[in-house]
Amino acid sequence: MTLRVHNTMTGQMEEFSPLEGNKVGMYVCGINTYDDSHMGHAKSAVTFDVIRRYLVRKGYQVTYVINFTDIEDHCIERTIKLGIPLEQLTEKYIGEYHRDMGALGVKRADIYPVASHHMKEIIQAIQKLIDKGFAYESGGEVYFDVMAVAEFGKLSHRKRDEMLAGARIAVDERKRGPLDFVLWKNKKEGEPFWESPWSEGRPGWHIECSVMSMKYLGESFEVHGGGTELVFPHHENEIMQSEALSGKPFVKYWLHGGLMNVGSEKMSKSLNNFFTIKDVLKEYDPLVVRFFLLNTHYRKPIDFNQKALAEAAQALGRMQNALDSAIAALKTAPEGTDDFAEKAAEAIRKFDGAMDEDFNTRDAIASAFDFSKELNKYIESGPTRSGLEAAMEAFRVYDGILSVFRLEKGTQEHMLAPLMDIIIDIRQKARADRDFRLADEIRDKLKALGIVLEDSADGPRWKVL
RNA sequence: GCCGAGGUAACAUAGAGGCUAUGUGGCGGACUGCAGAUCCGCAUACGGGUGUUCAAAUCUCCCCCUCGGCUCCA
Repeated sequence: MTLRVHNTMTGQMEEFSPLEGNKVGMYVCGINTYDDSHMGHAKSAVTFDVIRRYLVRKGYQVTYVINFTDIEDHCIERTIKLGIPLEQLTEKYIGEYHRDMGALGVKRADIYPVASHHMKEIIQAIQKLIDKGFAYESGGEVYFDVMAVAEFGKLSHRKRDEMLAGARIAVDERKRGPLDFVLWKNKKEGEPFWESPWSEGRPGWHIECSVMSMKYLGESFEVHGGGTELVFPHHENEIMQSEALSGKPFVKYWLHGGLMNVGSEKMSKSLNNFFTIKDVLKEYDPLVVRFFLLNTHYRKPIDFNQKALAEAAQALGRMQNALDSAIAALKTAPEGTDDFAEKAAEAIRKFDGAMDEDFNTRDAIASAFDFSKELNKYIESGPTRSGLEAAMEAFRVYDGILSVFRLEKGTQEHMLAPLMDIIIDIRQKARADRDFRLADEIRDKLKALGIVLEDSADGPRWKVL
């Protein structure tokens, strides 16, 4: 099966193939390091985590880079306000980012470049743009000359003329044209700054991504991702700068994720309607949060609300139950063969088939639900060890991408097991004596401890919540 | 104004020219001492109007509505 991805550049689904061999360079815009990450950042991180995992599953050798930008306005504002060095602010929020995303099961990228650590390269790149005639200095600042490039707006599908006509931005008199954007800014009083040939100052917003992505992935690479709000101007400008620098096509596939909404508005810092990852994780299991994020195709927006999270918890629990039943049944299942292994293999094919269509996790999850139902029926019909092992393999495949299941009982449960055997034994005796008052009391008290006891046809089952 | 994404049953999401979806919730069964879990069944769909077709949620054309971006933003 071949993977197809939706490329923002062409607006179409395209067959995925690396520029050469099976190596894939993947760059995703991370965060600005001045505050805790919110659910919108989580959506992005989880989305591209899954994409990265699936590319690896498809056999590609992926180099994954996520950047931290720590030299934009918000960071500078914050460092001044808190009266701490920029470096300290940067480190703090990089740490928080890793904690939050780690909790959500996001695998570490290979490289996390930080903008302020690449000042030398950034300044060199700006100088090179000036030398090549793509940028100009004006009053200690440097601007990118949008009229100097042949292609404009190819990612966001805009025409330069129309943009010029409808320019909303007040024209800065230092700029030659309204669409020109800043590569190097003068410092303001009290701001952190770096020495440059033009002034004491700092880079503009877009240049760091061009510099860092090309440094670690080469002048041309396969995948660049981010949220849709970055298409214009951020990614558009990145393309112009990068291609002006290298003279080569910058990125082959542009992948953009839909935004996280609250009500009908997008979740963002500036609208102050955000929920931080930390706050959400106080109330919800990280696996549930991750499942919630993956239950909608990545390119679509997701509305953040309590009801949706509660539904996600319920739905994920359904699959986890099937998995738990399989784990339990495995302990007593006899050897033997049946055709269930074939069903499990078919389920994996369906899952991959869904993922092959632009990482359609929603459809992939639907196939996992179908399989869970089959598995439940199978378990009640007298399963064999090999059939159950095949089912476990399917769940391992699911989890390798989605990472929302508990594939093994926790150590806690192992320790409790002998104790639970005793308690269950006593309760079974009470039930045999039709002393349901005592049986219920035992069950209720266990529940108060977070241990759920369920009577099934094969005898009682229990698990720790 | 320009660019883009959408409108699918009660709700949330997939899909996509014939094979009628997935989850949550609802109703009715099975299994249970009860509870839970699980299984079986039922109901409620493709914004509106045109056309193409043997056949249209899916393709044409037109219209209506929602949302996002165009300014910092994953």
